[in-house]
Amino acid sequence: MPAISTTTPAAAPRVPDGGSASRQHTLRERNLRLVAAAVFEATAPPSRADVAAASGLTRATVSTLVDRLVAGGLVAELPPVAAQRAGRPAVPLVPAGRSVVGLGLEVNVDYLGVRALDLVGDVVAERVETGSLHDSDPREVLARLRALAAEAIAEVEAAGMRVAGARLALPGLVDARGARLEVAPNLGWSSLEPVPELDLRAGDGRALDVEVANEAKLAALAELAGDVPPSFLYVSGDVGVGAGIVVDRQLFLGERGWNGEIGHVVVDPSGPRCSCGASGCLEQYAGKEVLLRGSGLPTSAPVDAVVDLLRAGDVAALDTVRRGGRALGAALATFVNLVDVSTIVLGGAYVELYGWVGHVVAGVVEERALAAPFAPVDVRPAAAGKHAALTGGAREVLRSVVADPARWV
Amino acid sequence: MPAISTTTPAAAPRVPDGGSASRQHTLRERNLRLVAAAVFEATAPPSRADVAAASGLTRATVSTLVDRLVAGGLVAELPPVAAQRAGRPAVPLVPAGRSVVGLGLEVNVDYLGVRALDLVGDVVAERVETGSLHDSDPREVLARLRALAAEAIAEVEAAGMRVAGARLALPGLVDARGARLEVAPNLGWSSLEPVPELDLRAGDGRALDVEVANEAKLAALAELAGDVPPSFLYVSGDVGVGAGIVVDRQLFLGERGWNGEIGHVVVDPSGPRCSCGASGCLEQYAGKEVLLRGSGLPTSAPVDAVVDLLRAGDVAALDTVRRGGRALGAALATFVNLVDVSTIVLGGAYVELYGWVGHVVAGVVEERALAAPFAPVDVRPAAAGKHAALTGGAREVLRSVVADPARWV
DNA sequence: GCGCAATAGTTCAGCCGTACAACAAAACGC
DNA sequence: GCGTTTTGTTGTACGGCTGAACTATTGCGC
Repeated sequence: MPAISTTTPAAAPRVPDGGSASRQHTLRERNLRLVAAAVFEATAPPSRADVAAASGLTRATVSTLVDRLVAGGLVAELPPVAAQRAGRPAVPLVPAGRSVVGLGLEVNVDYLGVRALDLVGDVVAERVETGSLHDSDPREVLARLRALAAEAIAEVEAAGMRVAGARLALPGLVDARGARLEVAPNLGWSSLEPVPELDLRAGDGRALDVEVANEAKLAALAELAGDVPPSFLYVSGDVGVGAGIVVDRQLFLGERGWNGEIGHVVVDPSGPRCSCGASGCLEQYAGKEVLLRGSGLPTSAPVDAVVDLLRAGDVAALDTVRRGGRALGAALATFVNLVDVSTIVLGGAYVELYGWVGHVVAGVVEERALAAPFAPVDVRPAAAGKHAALTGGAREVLRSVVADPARWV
Repeated sequence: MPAISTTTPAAAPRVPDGGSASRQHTLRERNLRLVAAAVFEATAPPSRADVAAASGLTRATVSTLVDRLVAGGLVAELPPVAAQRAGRPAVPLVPAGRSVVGLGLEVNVDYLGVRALDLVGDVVAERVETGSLHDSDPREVLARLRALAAEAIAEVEAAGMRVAGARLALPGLVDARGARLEVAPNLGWSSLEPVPELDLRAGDGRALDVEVANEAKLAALAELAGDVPPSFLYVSGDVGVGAGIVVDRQLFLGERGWNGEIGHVVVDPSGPRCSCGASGCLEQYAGKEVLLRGSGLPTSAPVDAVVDLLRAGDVAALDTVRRGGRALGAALATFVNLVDVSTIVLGGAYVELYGWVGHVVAGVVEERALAAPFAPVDVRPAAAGKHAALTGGAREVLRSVVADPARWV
């Protein structure tokens, strides 16, 4: 709709979030979304009548919409269960399992992998390869990832499921469109468009919808599967320290998708020099390599090794981790003052170290967060398990399916 | 819609941003918004046909919608101007002036006031009273503000205009609902609900829609009147240092509306003590009182006095301001790394000091912002004039009118 | 000066999706 | 076993958008 007006000089109005023109079928799309959300976010399987009551639509309308979702394989009907009550028994509605799946992909410093989730949240396929990818060749690594993904796709399609799309997690700066990786220092990658390189395809040859995102941000989304408030800050502690900001169950990406770079918050301008050029960056206190080295371990050692030392009461390890915790707390307090969140989820390496850093971080944040007197900040370890970004990526694909069911029915 | 389901244990689905049930009149509302946005955000007055082309609606539909907006006093028709072209001349559509007005209110440390803006952006009424409100009595001050507002309302209603609502700017922590002031240290106010206290009413006695917001955040919105990118960070330098985050022309408030508290970002942990309890907060380097004291002036002096000293080459003033600029740059670099914006607008006292701090801030930010190599950060002075929060508040009211025209036609 | 082409805006039948009300289905309770 | 209750479905009414035909008003060529 270029709207090349020749009458008045230039009349190309920007269309804000209201989106585009609403027609009759827009009603359908919106109400389908509403009904899908009602089924997917309910705490107990609702009936058509429940959905009608909750959404404000009539039972008649809800019925036709639910029928469409059932036909499209997004929603399933459980066998009607007779309630302890007069009246025709209700048909409970639940997300349909083994029908539509989302793919989570990840390339990180020490592994690459694929995970397929269905709408119930079950893992229906998974492939993981470990090994150092430090300073690796993107073409070669993405080819290996494509092979893994193709295996997973073949597996789920053989079982009669449809693949809705994929999200690729990378440890670096990715633009908000999900197309371009600007730089991933720890992989040694830069200026790259991984999507055409991957060229993922379904069994019938059609190109899959693939988007790239930052690893910490997708890992943050994995937390939404558990018992977490709608808004929180997720901090992923690895070689780098990244963060994902979730507001009202949605990622806040900032102008270009580059927010959450907490690793280079300056904790102390007179501190140690950082690879980024500045001094006293958080990464120099709470990055994985610093924690390992400070504990007298090689940087290739696993975090478990630090935990062993901490358990044994090793003074160097205890000092290093405590110092890292204080620095992390200071940086997080700044974060809380600037973006305002009341829950901080510590992920990545910090999960295993939580017993030692948790209270340190919480103490410093409580002390420095301006709003703490009115609303204390909750600091907790991440609940999603290993390779959280795989789960988060797959969930994000499925979220987009539920958010626009009209495209899948 | 409580949805007290008695069938299944609990089925109260959360309804996400999709909102509530969409009916026929929802289409009307959405398309009215679309058409209103097309008229209000066009660079040149569009015709009905232009709006149709830009929105994707048919000319028939646009016609009925525009007629409704004209009848409601939101849009006006200019006399048809014969273009240099065959065909019936178009009727240019413009925002209707002197019809609907928004009210901006503010109570700050050194003044209180009201400003009324119409949809064109013209100031149609204004009342300002200066004087120190440090440690003032909220009841008394709000009563004075109510009197000023009543005068302004009477004035615009006498001229046949309707008041759509008001926004009250306060220098403190305000919740996201816009109801409760948690604390405003420099006023000495705390735990307050100013809206019922103000109890603003239109001439016919109906209660006006009033919301409270942080002063820096409303001032940020005032910038949208000028030539500013859709996403930016606005920093208001006063006694305290606050910020407003604007993403895609909308305020980002954070979980509870308490974000942007940049004044208490720790610039140097070994720096001077701050009233908040921590050490080395930005406010202790770049707050107005510190800049005045550092220049050898009383804290009651105006910022102009510092400018005079700077012009005269006063060494103490130059040092103090330069030090403040460096601290501000460091804090802003952190901000940029955490929330990702590419434009920083310096407002409040920093406008007058811009000639001395601008390049210092820009230099430090450029040096420390992680994304700077890919996309340089633009630092600029605020364009909105004095009492920007008044303009921003009034504009915010009018934005809500244009965003939901169905309520006003 | 007049007819033709071009553009703006309006009118009206048709379609689509929702509401409303009546109805069919399937349980409970006395 | 029959009324009551609740679920889910069927059919009609209504509102809002589309598309095509129509009117209004200009410029241009002859």
